[in-house]
Amino acid sequence: MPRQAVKKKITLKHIARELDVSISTVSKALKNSDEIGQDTREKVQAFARLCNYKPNNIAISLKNKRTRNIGVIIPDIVHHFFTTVFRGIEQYANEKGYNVIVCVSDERFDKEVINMEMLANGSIDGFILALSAETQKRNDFKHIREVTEQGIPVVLFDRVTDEVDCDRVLIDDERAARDATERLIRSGKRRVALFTTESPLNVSAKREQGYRKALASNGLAAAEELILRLPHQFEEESLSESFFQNRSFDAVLCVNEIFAVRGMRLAQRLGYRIPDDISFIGFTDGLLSRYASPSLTSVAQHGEQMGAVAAEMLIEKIEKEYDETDRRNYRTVVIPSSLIERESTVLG
Amino acid sequence: MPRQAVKKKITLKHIARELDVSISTVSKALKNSDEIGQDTREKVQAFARLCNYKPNNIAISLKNKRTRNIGVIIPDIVHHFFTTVFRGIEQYANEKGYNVIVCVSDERFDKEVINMEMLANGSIDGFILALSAETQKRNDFKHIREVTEQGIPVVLFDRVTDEVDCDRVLIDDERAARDATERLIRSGKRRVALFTTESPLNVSAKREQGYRKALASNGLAAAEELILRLPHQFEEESLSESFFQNRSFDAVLCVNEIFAVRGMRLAQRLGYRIPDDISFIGFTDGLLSRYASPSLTSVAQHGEQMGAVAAEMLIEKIEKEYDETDRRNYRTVVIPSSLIERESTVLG
DNA sequence: GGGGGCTTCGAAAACGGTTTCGTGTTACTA
DNA sequence: TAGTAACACGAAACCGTTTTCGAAGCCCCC
Repeated sequence: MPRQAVKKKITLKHIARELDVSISTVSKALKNSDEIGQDTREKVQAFARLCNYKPNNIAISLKNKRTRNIGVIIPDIVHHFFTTVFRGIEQYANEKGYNVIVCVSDERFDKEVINMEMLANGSIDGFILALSAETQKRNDFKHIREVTEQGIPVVLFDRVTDEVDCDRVLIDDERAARDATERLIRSGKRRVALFTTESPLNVSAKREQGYRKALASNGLAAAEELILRLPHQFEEESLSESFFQNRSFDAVLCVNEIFAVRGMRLAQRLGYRIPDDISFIGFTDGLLSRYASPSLTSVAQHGEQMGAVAAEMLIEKIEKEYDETDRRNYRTVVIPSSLIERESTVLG
Repeated sequence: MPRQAVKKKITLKHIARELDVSISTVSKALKNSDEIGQDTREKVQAFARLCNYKPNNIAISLKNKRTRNIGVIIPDIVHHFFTTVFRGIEQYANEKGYNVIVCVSDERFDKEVINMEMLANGSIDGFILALSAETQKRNDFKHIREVTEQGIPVVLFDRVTDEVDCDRVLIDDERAARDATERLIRSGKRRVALFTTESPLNVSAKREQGYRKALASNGLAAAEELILRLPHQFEEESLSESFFQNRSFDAVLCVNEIFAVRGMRLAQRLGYRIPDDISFIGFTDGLLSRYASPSLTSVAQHGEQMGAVAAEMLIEKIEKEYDETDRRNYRTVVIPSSLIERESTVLG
């Protein structure tokens, strides 16, 4: 049985041999260099088109020391916000002719380090990353510094640190939380609870601060018993009925939409009316916020825009390769967040 | 101001020059080749470790004609099922020392083609992809054939075609829909509606078939007016109250969880009790299914497993590079789906 | 002392491009 | 007629590896 042979990729060498010219001539002809005669140029280009020649990316990368690849490292991929950011990155990068290599750190320090080391050895021109939870806890960023010291530009987003020389793009979590809390207060709520994460990521900590400031600046005392710290994948019991029954509160700010939706479910089961008895506001304006019942008022983090901005900053740095001083001019961009008002809050 | 110079990446050449040996000696010493004397080996290795030498991936790729990169092309990244599959791919690939390059086709044929062409020119060793909606509509797969004919292995998942020589991994959508429908019927429902997509993807079509077969084999006639075809991002009006009020049905099978959750919201608003008056079953067991109220009985597609299997099949093909006959032995793996029973259905 | 074998290393080609520089040919000019 | 400039092209270096093959040096043995 005559197996169909694989069409091997054709190279400059093949074309050169076939047309009886040198490799350099082919290369230049394909770039329309005026070093090459008009007729030769046309002959080469025609033949190249005929056999569908495409230059080998790897060879070009090796020669140019540029891959046109961007490395993206995120803590989790099954996660609405991160995928949204990723979409923004991917779209902008694609427009500019870059591909995106993604690695998932799984919230682990070692995976973050390994992935960065792998990619840093020539595979990418720059990094966009959100720190893993473990990295934030350890406060250890030497793997990132190692990369920047090699001259590889880095953009941090959302989960950032300022202990590294790089660009940053994030939302003002404290302010977003403050605004959301004040929104609740303005609508007449007086006892606002907070559902936050057990292990304090930077992000949650800032949201808590914003929450506290809003209370303070409205003359309300922050009641510690109204702050509930939940594990990431909590059992139904963690958020127990007793929390609702032993405390009185009329609104809840949640640091993510899952906490909010689960809170609303339980509240409704216990007979509370939303938003009249208890209002809810969450962070991360994802599918859950949109389709929960009642739908959830939520802080939109505009991940797509964030990703696009991150990609833009990174690519600018990459392409400013030779302007050392410009390359060291680091910026921090704050993406304005906005509150998407839905059914889980009463009109202010 | 003395700017800190970038530490340039060191290469074999640097080490060779520094230690006054040849490049080949360094290369071999680092691989512990017994061609090199014990003392030289140790000297080289020590020095390499000292200056933290890491080989350049690009150069190795060029030499070996293997990148250890896998190209993944999916229609959308902000999508629970696809990210789940992606996680499976990424985990397995990482274990095997591969990186993953993702491109998003955005459900468009041209982006799918462009992305594949870009990556096929040396950037990757193989593809894993789910066809874009447009590609499925056009039934045009020459871009994929072109790739396979070059000897680049391809694994199709979920949105597949059998017009291309490649491996496939998918769930039995027809059977899953049939089982789900029968589950509704066994629980006493007699008039089962179907919420499906307007533009019939392969996947939706198969689910519809399964739905029809279940009805038929239970002696129930499929009522065309109980099949509602919705646009992807439909307005609230498309799924109008009139659909509920002008037809009588006691259960709904939905081809995705969004349709299901939105259906449930409307039904509840109209005073129907779920699951007693109307039961719901959806596809894609994501966050919405878990956290909707009532929570949604849903067909789990086990995306992570699907991704892992796809990656396994692909990497096997990649690494069987020289066994031509084995490489052409294409398989189709069906991942069993399962029904996750929750509150939106009554016990059978 | 010459042949054979082993150890240890280096030169060079190769991967597939880009780019610098040199060279041969032609034609124009003084 | 000789000098020179423009034109068209090729040789070769280079990017950073791997790998083949040859060679030098040494020891041993007959």
